[in-house]
Amino acid sequence: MSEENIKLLKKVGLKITEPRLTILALMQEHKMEHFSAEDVYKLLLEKGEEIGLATVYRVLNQFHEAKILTRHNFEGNKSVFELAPTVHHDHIICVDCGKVFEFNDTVIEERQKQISKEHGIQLENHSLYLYGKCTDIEKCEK
Amino acid sequence: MSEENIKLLKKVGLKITEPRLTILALMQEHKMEHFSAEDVYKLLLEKGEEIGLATVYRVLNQFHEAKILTRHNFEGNKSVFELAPTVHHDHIICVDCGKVFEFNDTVIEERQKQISKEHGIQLENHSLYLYGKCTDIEKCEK
DNA sequence: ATCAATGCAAATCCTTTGCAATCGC
DNA sequence: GCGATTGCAAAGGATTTGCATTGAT
Repeated sequence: MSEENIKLLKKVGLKITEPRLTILALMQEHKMEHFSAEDVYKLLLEKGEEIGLATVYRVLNQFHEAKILTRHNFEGNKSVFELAPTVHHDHIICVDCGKVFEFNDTVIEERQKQISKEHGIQLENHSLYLYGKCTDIEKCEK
Repeated sequence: MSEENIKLLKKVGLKITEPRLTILALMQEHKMEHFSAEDVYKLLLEKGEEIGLATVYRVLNQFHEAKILTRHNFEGNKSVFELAPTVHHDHIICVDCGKVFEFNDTVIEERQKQISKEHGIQLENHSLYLYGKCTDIEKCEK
């Protein structure tokens, strides 16, 4: 696994360093979860890893450039990252507690293609975010 | 027109003040354009208006709360605002020529509500952008 | 008169950068 | 060894907030 990651880093032209391997592994352990730079930094601290916050920012940006990670700008003013999904999905975000759900709806995907076609556009890509509030207030801590 | 805006502010429960009226008028003059707080501040300065940047931020947030304005969080670290469209629409953008089409699809809108519900979220808002390329290359100037 | 709104500066939050020390190749 | 990477602290940009002043009703 670490071998795989070393290959991956080489492939995208980044040197093999301990911070990069550690952060990459962390993101892989938490596939489908979304972390801010601060989140990653704290998780590393908890694990006893000594990696500076500035380095976390630098590595996340490099991984994003290399398309290893996807960057999202949800409502609010900070970026969150997730391991680039192999299968496409969209997001639902609670604007109160920040919880994120993922979904993939074939009906919507199909309509998007259809609508694009009607407007003379060959659809290549899209971004869809649904924002709302948890209906179960118990489970929604601000 | 100013009469209209006074009514509008009253309706949403905001007191009639000169900064609010000025900013509201500014946004109306530039329907369909999006401005950051800084943009608005500078435009006001150019017009010789004496409104503090902090007030611009406060007013934009209040207008957003009141749904007079729509807030977008594009890539980058700042919010931009535009006069809330009277009729909701989403966007299709040609990544080559930058052309923008608007559409509103009830099938997609319905599915969004449904999907949110299934995840325990009361949908309040969404952002949907379709990116592609003009199929008619003639009409697509880079 | 009263309570909200404003302006300014200071504070905060998120992120980037300068620079010397350290590490990978 | 040399250039890239890191850590730390300082700088930066966007946005918010505290507080005294001004303004709206």
